[in-house]
Amino acid sequence: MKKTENGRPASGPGSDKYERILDAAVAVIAENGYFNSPVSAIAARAGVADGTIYLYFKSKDDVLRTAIDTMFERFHQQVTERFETLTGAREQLEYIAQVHLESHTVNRNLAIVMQTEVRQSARFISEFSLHHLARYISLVREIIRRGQSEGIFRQDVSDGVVAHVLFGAMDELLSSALFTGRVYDAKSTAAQVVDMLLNGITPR
Amino acid sequence: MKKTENGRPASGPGSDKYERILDAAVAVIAENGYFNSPVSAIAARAGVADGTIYLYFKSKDDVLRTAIDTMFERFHQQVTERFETLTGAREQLEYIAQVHLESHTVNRNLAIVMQTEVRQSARFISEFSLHHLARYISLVREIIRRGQSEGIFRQDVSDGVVAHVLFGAMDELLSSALFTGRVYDAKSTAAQVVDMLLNGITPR
Amino acid sequence: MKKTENGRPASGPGSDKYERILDAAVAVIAENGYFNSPVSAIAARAGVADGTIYLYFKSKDDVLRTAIDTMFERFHQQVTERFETLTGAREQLEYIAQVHLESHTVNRNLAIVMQTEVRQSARFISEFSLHHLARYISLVREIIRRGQSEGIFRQDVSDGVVAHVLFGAMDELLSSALFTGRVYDAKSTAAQVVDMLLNGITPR
Amino acid sequence: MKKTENGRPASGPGSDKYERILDAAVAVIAENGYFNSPVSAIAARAGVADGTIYLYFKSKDDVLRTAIDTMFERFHQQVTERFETLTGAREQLEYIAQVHLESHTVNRNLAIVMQTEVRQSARFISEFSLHHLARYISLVREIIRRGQSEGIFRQDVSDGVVAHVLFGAMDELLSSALFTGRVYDAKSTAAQVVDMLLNGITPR
DNA sequence: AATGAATGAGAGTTCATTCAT
DNA sequence: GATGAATGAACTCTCATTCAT
Repeated sequence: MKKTENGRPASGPGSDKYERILDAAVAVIAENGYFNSPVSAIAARAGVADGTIYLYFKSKDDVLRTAIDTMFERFHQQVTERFETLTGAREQLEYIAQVHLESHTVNRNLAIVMQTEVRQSARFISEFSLHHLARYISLVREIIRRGQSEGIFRQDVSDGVVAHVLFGAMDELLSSALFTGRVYDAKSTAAQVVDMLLNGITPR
Repeated sequence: MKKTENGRPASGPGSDKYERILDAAVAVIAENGYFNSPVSAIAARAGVADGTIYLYFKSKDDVLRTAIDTMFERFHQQVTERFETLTGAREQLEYIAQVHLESHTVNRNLAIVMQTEVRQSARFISEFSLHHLARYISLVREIIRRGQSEGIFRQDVSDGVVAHVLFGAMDELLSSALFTGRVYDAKSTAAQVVDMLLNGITPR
Repeated sequence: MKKTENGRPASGPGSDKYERILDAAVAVIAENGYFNSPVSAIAARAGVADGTIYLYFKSKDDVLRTAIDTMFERFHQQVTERFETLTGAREQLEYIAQVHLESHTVNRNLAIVMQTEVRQSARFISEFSLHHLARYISLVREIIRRGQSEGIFRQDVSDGVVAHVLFGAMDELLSSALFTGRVYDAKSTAAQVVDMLLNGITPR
Repeated sequence: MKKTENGRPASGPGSDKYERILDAAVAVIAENGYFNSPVSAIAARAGVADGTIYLYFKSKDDVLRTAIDTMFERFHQQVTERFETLTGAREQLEYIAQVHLESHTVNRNLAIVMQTEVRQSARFISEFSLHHLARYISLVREIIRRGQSEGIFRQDVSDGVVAHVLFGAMDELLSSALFTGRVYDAKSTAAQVVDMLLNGITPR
């Protein structure tokens, strides 16, 4: 394979145009939706010719799939890395929630695309995103089970239900922020929700 | 104007073809997604000619919009009717959660369409679904605020956050059931989640 | 054939609906053009059902053809009747010109339809209008030839050219009045143009 | 941007396909009329794919509009250029009339399209052709007024009426030639009509 | 590697006409 | 005679993808 001076492949991940196409696709799709985003619009935003897209990606689908894949991969990597030093169950839940909410700020366009296209993608582009969601859910379930075995969480709740509740709650908060323009502080909101989950909203 | 036996006009809501088209659209879109569902496929499934769709609906968009509108309308009506006799805050939350989860069983195709198309719709077809979501959230917020003023809920949590957490949690549980085939008992799962929300998962 | 009380056929020329459909067609086509005028729009304007049109006419084309035919027929009849008592060549030319210009006022919609659809019709609906135009031209040519044999018109001009010149001139004046809103007095303008044709615009 | 040998851009006016599409459109529309000429028929005649039309023109309308615009533009340019050296009022009128009649020979299909579609276009596609007609009329009116001020034309005739009479006469002669197959010599017919207009058909 | 002109299948929608009532 | 719901062929236009340059 041909290499550039810095040793990276000229046309694989990490090349200039590859990244520009991904960014352009995310931006255009965030604005107009996948099916209202012609390849030509993505190419124009990336500053390349239409045909060039097909040197870097197999198809239009492939561009979107790659963008979403990358996002999930980064999320998972960021979280597992942090977990090497952050080991408390409550702290881990808070951290996951916080990173989830922060995607709003980190890359707003990508966050929008995740909200609007992932479930579609899950069913029509491929089932790849179910896999990613499953991994997120697994992560949380493990924490819950660990907490239960350590006696800091109730034994009579389903780890699966708790995991879905946490994911669903965070995703809806994110979604509502993206679409209504409401802003929040990711860290404190994450803490607030985790507290709710752990302690309930009934006064003691 | 021609009337059917029950006195309703032959076209328009309630007519045979009108309902068949709506059902066909929901089924086809649930299977393939809105943008991968040609009008011709919907017509074929409904057993009518392509052009007939346009006697009952203004456009392809209009078919989907009507289906979703109707679903939300029924949800809201069912809940508010029940609230006339079911007045406890906890019981109301449980009822909303239960109805939400039951949509799985009531009309599975429509539930799938809601999961896959509503957020898309919210942004690209119109803003009508944001309106519907907002009404759901409002309903829950009012219950929370009432509970707070009655002293049965903590004062230090945001009613908005609680409402989004409940909605997100239920929607994610529904979604996961629809896409992974997991089954649950709507009533007991609803109770379990509401209990979690009210009492937390930390042992006392 | 079924007859109405006054002895006219219920659905032939002269029946109420027959006339209403013709009028409606002319009005709608004047407004939107033949190809932008659905049969349903004509039916609505006439206050009948779409299908009813086909009880009175063979096709959409047939409606327009009939309207135009009738107009030409009336023109020809009006002119030939008047010629029984109006016999001078100059006077006859003035009369033809005047009637031509007056169509603006008599039935403005029909005049518009003649201007916009007749040449189209001539080629695409049928060649019937060429026939009508030919009859108009013949009428004028005969007058010219008579004038020439009587020695009141120059012998060295082609009767055909004169006839087309007169028709073209009147039709363009009519057209310009219809489309730009310019108004004129039909009688005096007709006289002015015929004078120009007979005496030229060069001072003596 | 890619350039052809003559330095013009590959697409846009002057490119091979652009001209072929225009010619094909004019030919097909001359034969069948605008509304009976599917884009696919134009594409087939031009030897390109249907979609290719839309690389060169915004819409089907745009193709026709461009063809007509170009024709009018050429007419106007040809006439005004010649007027730099041809200054007599009678000679100018004769020249205009001659060029008008010659369109028959120069591009018969385009002449047919002008006859059949321009008035339609004037009302339904846009008002652009009224503008072109107005320019023609203006040109003639100026000549007439100049002739009047020079004393070679009568003062008591309306320059507007004369202009419309000349235009209408020429257009009708052209039209009749196109649709009946009659042939004439453009130059001598033009001279004959202008003579008629200037001197009348009454013997002195 | 990069281009962008060209393709053509397929989309949503309209509407002249028919026919059961 | 009158209706108008239903049909389905035909329309204009879009766009993912290819390939000669």
